[in-house]
Amino acid sequence: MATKSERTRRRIVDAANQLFYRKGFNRTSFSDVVDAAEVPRGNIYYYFKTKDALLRAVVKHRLDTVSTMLQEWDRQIPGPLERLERFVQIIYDTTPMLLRSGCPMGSLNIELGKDQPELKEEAKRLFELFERWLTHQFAELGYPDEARELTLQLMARGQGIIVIAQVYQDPGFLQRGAAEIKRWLEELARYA
Amino acid sequence: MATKSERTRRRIVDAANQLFYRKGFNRTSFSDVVDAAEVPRGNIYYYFKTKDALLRAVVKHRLDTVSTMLQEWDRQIPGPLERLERFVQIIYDTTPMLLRSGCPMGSLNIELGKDQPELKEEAKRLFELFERWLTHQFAELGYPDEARELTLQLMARGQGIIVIAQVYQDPGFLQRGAAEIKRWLEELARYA
DNA sequence: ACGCGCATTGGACTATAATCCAATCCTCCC
DNA sequence: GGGAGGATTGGATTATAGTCCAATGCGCGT
Repeated sequence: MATKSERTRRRIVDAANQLFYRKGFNRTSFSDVVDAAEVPRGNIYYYFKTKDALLRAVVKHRLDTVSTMLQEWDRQIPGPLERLERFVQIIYDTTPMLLRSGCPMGSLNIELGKDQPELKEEAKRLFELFERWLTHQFAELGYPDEARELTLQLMARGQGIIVIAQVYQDPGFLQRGAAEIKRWLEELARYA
Repeated sequence: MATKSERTRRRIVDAANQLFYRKGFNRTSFSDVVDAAEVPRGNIYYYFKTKDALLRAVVKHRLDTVSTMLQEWDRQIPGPLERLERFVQIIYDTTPMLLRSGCPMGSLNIELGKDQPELKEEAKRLFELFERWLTHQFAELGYPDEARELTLQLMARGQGIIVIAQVYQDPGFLQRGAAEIKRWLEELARYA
């Protein structure tokens, strides 16, 4: 089992992960994090000397989580169409969170993209992880040449409906949008 | 001509407007604003007692600007299809800005939507202004019943391609996406 | 059981940001 | 041209955030 130190570190990263998503990176303070993680004020600096370091740890944690999830999908879901649909399914599974705080990847990239280029590069890696996986699925589906473009289109559709649904607090629009994306994927599969 | 006081106020709002877009609302300080506006430290508080008040003034300013622009389009552009295409044209006209700082409306709503609900409601009004105008155009185009839904779809498409283009710093994707939206609009017009 | 060293603790310190204010300076109306 | 009130000024004040640190605690290998 994990040592106490490992568990402390993990509690900090988990708390920061949630707060960065719910409040945004820049509006989250170290005080917020230590309060949520229930570690004393100074302890966090033993693990993360700067807020940047904490952000990097959070991104790494998210990358690990997503990576595991994608491997799981590869293991459990046989066909590329079904895998792509499983990706879209996230929208249904997390609708309330998406309405409250937007896309965890998208909103982070947008926030950091404004004027924190080093951190934004870090956050971009989340998109790149999905990008590689999705591109692989589109290639398998029968579109090896257009796979990257189709991936960007799929991600753009997802980001778009999430933004609008969040602005208008409209779960219906989000889910109609997701259904529309699934139809598009099935069409692509049909005419592959 | 405008009084000196009016001009000072305007310089402050203009500076804040730019900074909120380029750096985000929460990362912009009063110091940033007074520096950019070239007014002395304390002066800004004569006009805006809080940062919230400044944000509200900036939103109002943007609403005025957009409102004037839309009236101008109504005056100069006769058909609904051409007006909708003029809307999409913004993407071409402002590509570098969009790549650098994202959509001024979208990124602001995403930032404030996380945990500043009162300010987010304010920012939402920008979407509502475009929404009303776009809905009117779609109705004129021959889709009175689906007009609102088509408007949300159009805005979602725009937001989506801007987010992805910003993440990947890819002007080509942004412009291909805009072209695709125009094709979609023309298709709608054809089968109206 | 012992003690080495990782881990913990809370408060101090510094920087930055938001806000206020008292003194002063116009501007423009009588 | 004089004064009343709006506008300007820069520094003071307070709050919040980020960072550091010296003293202490305690888990774990021997």
